[in-house]
Amino acid sequence: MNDSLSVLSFNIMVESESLQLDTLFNALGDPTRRGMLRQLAERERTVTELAAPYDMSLAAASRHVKVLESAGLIRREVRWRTHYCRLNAEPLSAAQNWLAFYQRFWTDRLDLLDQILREEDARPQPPASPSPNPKPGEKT
Amino acid sequence: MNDSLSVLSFNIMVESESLQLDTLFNALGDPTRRGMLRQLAERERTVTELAAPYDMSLAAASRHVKVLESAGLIRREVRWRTHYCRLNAEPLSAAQNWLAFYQRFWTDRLDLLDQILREEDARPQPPASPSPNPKPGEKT
DNA sequence: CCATTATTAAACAAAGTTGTTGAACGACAG
DNA sequence: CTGTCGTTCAACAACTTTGTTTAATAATGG
Repeated sequence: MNDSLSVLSFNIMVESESLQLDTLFNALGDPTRRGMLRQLAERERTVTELAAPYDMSLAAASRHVKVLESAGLIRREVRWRTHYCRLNAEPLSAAQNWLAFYQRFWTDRLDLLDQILREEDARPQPPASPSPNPKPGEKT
Repeated sequence: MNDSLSVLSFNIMVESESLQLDTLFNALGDPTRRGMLRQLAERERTVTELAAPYDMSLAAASRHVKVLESAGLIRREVRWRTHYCRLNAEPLSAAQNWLAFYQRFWTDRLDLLDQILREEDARPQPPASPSPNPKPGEKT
């Protein structure tokens, strides 16, 4: 009866997932921002530290940081003037998940993960494989 | 003696790798284009077929196809008027590689791939782990 | 010869991105 | 009081992206 409702909320879920991938991939599509993530992988950094390697104004770098923050990739702790940024890599798992679906298509790489997927395919319950028959226009 | 040369060519290599990630991630940062890749995962499609699910002009969709092609994700075979597009997922491995470096940071997901990586870490030869100490400003 | 076909090209508008500079903020040291 | 500090904000320019519409293309079928 409220099937239409559950379809609706499913679509909303799917849409927001898609939106998350949009912001995520767009955040990653810039070398400055990827460089900042690299720095943060090493340790916590202030905005000024993050900006230091780049030949641009602090204001510009600050906006890159904000883009990363909007994508959920940076957590910021403000201790008076100074903003301390930490990496939050968890949103990257969405990108990883998205990519996992396509992993089967570059089969010339028979390495680590690929082998695993093959093993899993041979078993009764493939654990988290995406739906096999995506209609065009749904789920990005 | 030609150290500066090799450093130069190394930087060129790194830069072009970075550029590839730029175009790749930007291509993925759009729901229409991700949807097209999904269609192509199922089978080869013409541009018209790829465009069909979307509420936009064919010209607009055609440009999305071109973006995917520029990122190397689509191979196009022109058999008279009709352009047949096939998925070429291989460039996605660059994204996968990039993400792999950060996988250790969302350790709360102890699923498939994560477990594998742990097992491999316990062995003598970790097969393809990224360099442990990236200096800021290098290698994006 | 003319229309149909699948697709790109060209010209345009609206919107978004990325950089710049200059100003503001508000505790703390002088 | 007055600077100084790390940072964001606002206003602006240059460029890119994404959509639109209209036209070009060139073999094939009538």
